[in-house]
Amino acid sequence: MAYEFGAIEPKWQKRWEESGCFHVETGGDRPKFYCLEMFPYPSGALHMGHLRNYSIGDLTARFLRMNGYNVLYPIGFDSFGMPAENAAIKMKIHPAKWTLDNIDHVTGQFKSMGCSYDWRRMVKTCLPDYYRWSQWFFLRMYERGLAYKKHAPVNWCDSCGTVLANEQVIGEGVCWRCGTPVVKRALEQWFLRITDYAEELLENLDNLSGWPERVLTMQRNWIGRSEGVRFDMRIADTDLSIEAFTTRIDTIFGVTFVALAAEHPIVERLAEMMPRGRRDEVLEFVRRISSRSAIERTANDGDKMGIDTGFEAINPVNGTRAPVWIADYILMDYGTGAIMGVPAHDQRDFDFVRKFGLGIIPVVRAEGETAPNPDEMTAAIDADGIACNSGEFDGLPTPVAIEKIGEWFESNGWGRRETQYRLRDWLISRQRYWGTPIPVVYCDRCGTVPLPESSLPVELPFDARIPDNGGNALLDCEDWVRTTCPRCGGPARRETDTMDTFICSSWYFLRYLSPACDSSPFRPEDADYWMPVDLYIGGIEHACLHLIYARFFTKVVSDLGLVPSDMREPFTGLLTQGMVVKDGAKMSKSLGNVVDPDEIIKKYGADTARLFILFASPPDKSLDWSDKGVEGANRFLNRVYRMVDESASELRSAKRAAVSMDSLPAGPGKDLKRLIHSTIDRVTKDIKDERQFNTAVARLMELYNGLTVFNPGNEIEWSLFREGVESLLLCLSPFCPHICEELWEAMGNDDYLATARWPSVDTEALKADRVTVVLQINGKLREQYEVEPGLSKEELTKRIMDQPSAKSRVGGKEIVKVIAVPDRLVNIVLRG
RNA sequence: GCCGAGGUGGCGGAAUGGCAGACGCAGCGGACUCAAAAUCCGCCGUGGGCGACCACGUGGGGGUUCGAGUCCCCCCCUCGGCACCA
Repeated sequence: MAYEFGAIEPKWQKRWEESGCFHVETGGDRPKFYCLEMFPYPSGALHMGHLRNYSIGDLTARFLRMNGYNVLYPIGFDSFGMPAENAAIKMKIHPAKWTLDNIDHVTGQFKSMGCSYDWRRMVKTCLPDYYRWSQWFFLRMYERGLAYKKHAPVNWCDSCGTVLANEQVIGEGVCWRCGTPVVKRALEQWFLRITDYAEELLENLDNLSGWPERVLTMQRNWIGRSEGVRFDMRIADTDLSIEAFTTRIDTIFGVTFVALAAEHPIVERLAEMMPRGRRDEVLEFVRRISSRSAIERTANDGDKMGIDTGFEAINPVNGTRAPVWIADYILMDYGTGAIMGVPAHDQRDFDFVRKFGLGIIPVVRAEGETAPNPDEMTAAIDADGIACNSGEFDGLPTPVAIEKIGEWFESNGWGRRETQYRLRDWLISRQRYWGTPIPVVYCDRCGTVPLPESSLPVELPFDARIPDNGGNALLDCEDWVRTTCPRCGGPARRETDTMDTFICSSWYFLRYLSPACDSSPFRPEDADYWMPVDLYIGGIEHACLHLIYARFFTKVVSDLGLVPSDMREPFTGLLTQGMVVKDGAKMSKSLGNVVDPDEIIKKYGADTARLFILFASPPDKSLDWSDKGVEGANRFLNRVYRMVDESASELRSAKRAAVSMDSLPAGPGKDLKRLIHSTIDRVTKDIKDERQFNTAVARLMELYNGLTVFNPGNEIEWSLFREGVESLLLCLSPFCPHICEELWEAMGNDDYLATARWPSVDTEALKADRVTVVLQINGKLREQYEVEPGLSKEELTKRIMDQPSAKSRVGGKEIVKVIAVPDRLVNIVLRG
């Protein structure tokens, strides 16, 4: 007989909700814990990845609540974005309706999972009472110069019809949402000055000890700090100069050419001065290079293209002239868009000169060797060495040469040392309707004018019609666009771009703290109490997206004085859950290997689904979906149910007094007592310290196995059995809350397991009264003996050596050495 | 190329330098049943032996150690990130 999860689960979901037992308030005596999950985008229904995310979160929240923490565990919806607009076009339905309907559906799914959220704190980012504060943050940033508009080459996704931030161009240069290759377009767009925080974003990573190493590495890579020298080279016979950046200023004497990015602004100036024929060639080259997408650019890996401009740059250190080329491997958006070419010590430059027949001057030699002969070089030497052909700097080791030549440049006023980052400012404009309006108007007289705080929120016009071609519906909302300038009262037009949805998700965790606050984004006293988030659970895919943006926002919020000045990081603990895979591939519609959470919950119940997900693998590894494994989890719950159900009346009447170890005779009773408490001990450590939920479940299965073979025969044994069953239910309840509540009630308890105290470990019961000690001969396992614990090395050695079986193992051979590890083993090393 | 994670039975996965394979899945055998399902009991790394046992075994090769899945060096493979980043 299978237990009636279909009746049990809704029963407890209803009771929990009605009792408000998961509501939390700021303050109190208990220690606080903020357990946060990456909130979902409501694109229809939850998938298995969500189920995993929220099973882990709910387990954590329930466990800590039972352990005496005041646990903030909220949920909400990241509800602006493209899918709503796509649905609007496809299904002729308003994005708002589509979104809000989905939110209702997904809310029902969360409830059917048994998640212990404080539902009063629900946040929906597409509602004005939320996005009003995103606009408010924008205005604060604008005041501080952190939000600005500039004309720049930006990433454009043709399919989404909008620009994208650098972080949203992924893989081989495709759109993060739709996978379309991204192209560059020169447009005027809004940016947030995240690069102002580059150094701090990088530095603070060292303090995030609760983050997985791989996420830290990914962010370090992404921010990409490098130290070098920025300097100018005059272009001979012109009044122009080229600015270059290098991390290897020690190789300055090895410059044999200079290369510019095709998009470099100086190219046009040079072109104007070129003879007609060359000008046409150069401009044609530039056109060809700059029209390529990232994919095309990386496709011809290695093979470099270039064209000589006919101009020469003058090396500031010795006045030598180097030809100025335009090369396809120079990127406009890194450094200065121009480089000094040192083929002897940079492989890319080396490849370039070999193709175009330019010179090579080695200026670094290996220690103890002479400078290489340029004609015999087959590759650039980029390793550190000793400076040569470098005038007064000859003989200096590379790091010293970098230091000295850097100082020399600064003292001569040729350039300055500086730090470069790969991180770019965050492009936040989106040419989309379904997003937060940017609170700015354009006035003929006053120019760009930020709206006053009192006019917030700038609400999205509801009656917009999404054009079938996927364009921005706001462009057609003439009544909305036309407005008056808050400064001069004259006619003005609203900004029709909306904000990147990653703005919404950059501060939602603060809104949960004070969801109803209407005088500021959140109440500072709530943030003082709850922040930072103690554990944040979500997918690794946000390592260089949301997780960088939210860190940046938090630093800005701190600088604005809304949270204490030392609160610089939002998330102290991070758990990146692994993917859910089936048949060796990530679940996806196109592969047809998707398993619908609703169907699993309907067929086996939420408790089974949660148990399987938490048991099948450690949370940060990928999870192999197995229908058979789900059945196994279900089987286990059925067994637990039967065990309690079959002896419910005896359990109810059993005395609920902890049976002490002393009162039990040696044998099954003591063994069970020990099992109960070692299980509590291990499960607690597995959840709290290791976050190894799979092994915690295994331990609980072992406890169940121990309980089923125990046959209580007297009053004490029934009390012990009750202690065991209750411990099992208490420890299992964060994994499978419904069935545990049901059985808890069946045993005659009238409190909620959800708010019960986690069982404590009887340390007396952990002490073993005998241990298995193994005998090794030359490190190989030979015999096993039962002895009392706590024997000293000497006692143990003597005891084991006296065993007849041990004596015969040794025979007459010479004993070289005996190693004894108390309570574990004796290893006898024999000669020959 | 650089950085990170990983490689353990048929499968998912366990193992503070000390009994490799916990727990589960699958499989095999048995009980119950007219039968099946469900349930319960037993077996379950490979090779050898009737057997108690023996040998081998954690991607490959070396090393440290009384003892290595675990520590060190070299190599191979898988996954993930970054990548003409100057």
